[in-house]
Amino acid sequence: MEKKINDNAENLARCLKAMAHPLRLKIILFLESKEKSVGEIESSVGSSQSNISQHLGIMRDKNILVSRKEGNQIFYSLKDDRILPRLKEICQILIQNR
Amino acid sequence: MEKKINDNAENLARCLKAMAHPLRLKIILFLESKEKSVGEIESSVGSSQSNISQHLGIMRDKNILVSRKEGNQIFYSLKDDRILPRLKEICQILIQNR
DNA sequence: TAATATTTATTAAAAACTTTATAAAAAATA
DNA sequence: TATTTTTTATAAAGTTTTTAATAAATATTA
Repeated sequence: MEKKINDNAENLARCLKAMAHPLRLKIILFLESKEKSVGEIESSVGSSQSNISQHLGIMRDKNILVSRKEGNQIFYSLKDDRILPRLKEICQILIQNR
Repeated sequence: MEKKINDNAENLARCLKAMAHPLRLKIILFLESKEKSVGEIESSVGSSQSNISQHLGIMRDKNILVSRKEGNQIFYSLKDDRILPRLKEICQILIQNR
């Protein structure tokens, strides 16, 4: 009971942390409309390939993104469309409250 | 245009980061129902007074919490009731997707 | 096999976190 | 009223965690 609140907090913190990073959010926003290859993400976001690959890995691990391999390249997309709108809502609420 | 996406990402990251911490989420969950004094938060969450005070300060700065002084003590509460439900939704979506 | 894409490992720098010590304000009490 | 206690905040120091950058390794595919 008490445990459950703690577990929830831990879990939620892990998930949020996976998104609470400027570069990772840029990627999420870039993927809003449709899936993109790592190369496309790289040019859009402007960081090294290796760095981006690491951030993609973090978000894949946390079930925020999924990847799909097609021939030579890998396409990433948002695993669930419902998350980004909620993030945006939260952001807007916080901005309103400023 | 390009700038705007970056700004959004930066902003959103700052907001999320202010909540993406186990202790801070525990505090948010503890405040769900009603305002609490720092002392109450301290016993509920289980960390040092100073540490909690600092986390409270972070969330106050980011407009997630508001404080109210009454005599000797300070009461904290959620600044906006709409945020926690959305956090919970995000959490549930991520858990479903596991 | 050559070219491209991705992952892994390493390391230095930056940021976040915790702890300890101190201060300030209000309340209680001698 | 002066002193002590309670409550909260702040500052500084030390620790831990993240991050970025680079290089090296591993795959994939044309």
